[in-house]
Amino acid sequence: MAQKTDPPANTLSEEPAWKQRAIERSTKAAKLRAEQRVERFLDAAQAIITEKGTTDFTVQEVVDRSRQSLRSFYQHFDGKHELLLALFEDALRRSADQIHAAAAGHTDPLLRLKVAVQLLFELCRPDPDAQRPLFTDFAPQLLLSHPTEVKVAHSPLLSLFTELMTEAEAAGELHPDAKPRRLAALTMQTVMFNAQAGGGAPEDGSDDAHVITADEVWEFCSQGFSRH
Amino acid sequence: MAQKTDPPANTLSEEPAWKQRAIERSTKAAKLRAEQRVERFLDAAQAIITEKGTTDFTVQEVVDRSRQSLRSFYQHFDGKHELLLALFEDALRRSADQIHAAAAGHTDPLLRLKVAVQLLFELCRPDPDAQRPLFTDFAPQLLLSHPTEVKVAHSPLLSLFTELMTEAEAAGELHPDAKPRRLAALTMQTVMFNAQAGGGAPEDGSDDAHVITADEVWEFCSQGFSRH
DNA sequence: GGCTTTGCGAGAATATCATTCTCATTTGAT
DNA sequence: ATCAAATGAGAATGATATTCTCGCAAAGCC
Repeated sequence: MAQKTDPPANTLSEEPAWKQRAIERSTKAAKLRAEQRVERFLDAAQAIITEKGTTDFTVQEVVDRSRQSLRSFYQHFDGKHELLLALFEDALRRSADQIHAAAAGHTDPLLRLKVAVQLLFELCRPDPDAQRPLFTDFAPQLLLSHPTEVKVAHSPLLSLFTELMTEAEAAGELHPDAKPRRLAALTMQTVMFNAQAGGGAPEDGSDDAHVITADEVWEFCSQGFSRH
Repeated sequence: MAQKTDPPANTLSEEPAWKQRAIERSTKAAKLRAEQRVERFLDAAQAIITEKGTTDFTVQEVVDRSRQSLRSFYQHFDGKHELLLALFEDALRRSADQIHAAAAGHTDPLLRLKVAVQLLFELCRPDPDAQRPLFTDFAPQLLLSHPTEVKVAHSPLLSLFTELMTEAEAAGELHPDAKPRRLAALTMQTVMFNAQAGGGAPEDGSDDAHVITADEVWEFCSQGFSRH
């Protein structure tokens, strides 16, 4: 899409600056409108999700809800997956902020990490009351279809955890040969997936009480299972 | 499925035994046939999967490949998800056996665990060469639509790891207050999901070399990240 | 052996979605 | 005012899963 009939780059200096500015001004409004429309789609989708507590929505639903048209939707998104990705990224970014804020309330590196881990766990757990981002719901789908983009979406959280982990390392709280970034990645994945997996309805199998808690996950990530 | 028009349990004793036997005999053949058909479906699906290296197959494909009919398919399966579930369970069961066998080659409890973890990791990693069960491919989908069944499918592996973990505990290799079953669950999830997440194409982002290795996962699960 | 019930193959019919396309209208820029 | 791009409405397409209808053919029964 969109390779306009702009002159090649070498003519940039030939074009009078006023023209470029004019074009830009003219473009800005259009971009703004586009952003608003995108925003409406995103809001509608988010509303539907939190409303029916699932990520199984239809593009049509989003379109109806946002009072726009299919035409418009596909003009702004490459497909449903881009909408999902956008929501996903947003949710992760917001979560990262939230966790960052929570960790800011403490100074001890390990405690900051603990707070972060436990909050992340709560945020990732499928909430029966459906007020949570629910972002772990579509993560799996996207992980299959667009793994690269998912990794990108994870990056705010990864950065945050890497930072926390690095602090901990600086404070000498980690193994001597610890690689903060890798430990951050491992910890994140562990927390997120275990939260998601454990959260469901309590099984009625012979042995119950499986529901992993945030504390257990923290214990596990920080201590492992070995006695040392 | 299948609550036949059998009389309720309290009439069991009223029915003459010969009649039950007759019915059973008559039923047995049918059941056998059904099993063979189911098997053909499963084999066909498995063949397609390993052939095209993906789990994105069509019910029609399976039907064609198995030289049966859609009618038959839906007579034996409640839907595609049941087929997936069946394959999934099978793969997990086989993997559990394989891991069990591998662990049997050692006597030291921690070493047994290590071998198990590392083999599980390899089995769960998306293999470019597509000879692996690939069971981690449809796990995410099923986890969304049928979480309970997925948990059931996990049980062979969970049992195995619980056993290994219990041995380790008995040998005093775990924390004093360790809960083997929970540690087993945590470890399993951690290994499986991290294997799956790390496996994709190496990102080209600024910082690379992210690909988590089996050793790292083992280190993480057994030692955690804290210095203690 | 005929007769009947049941299972099954072939494939048409439905249903659900995502995605695309057409046409007329609206909106924004000049 | 005028022209081009954006939109809305909704039909058309395409891919799949799932169901249904029609007969045939094997399995069990007399």
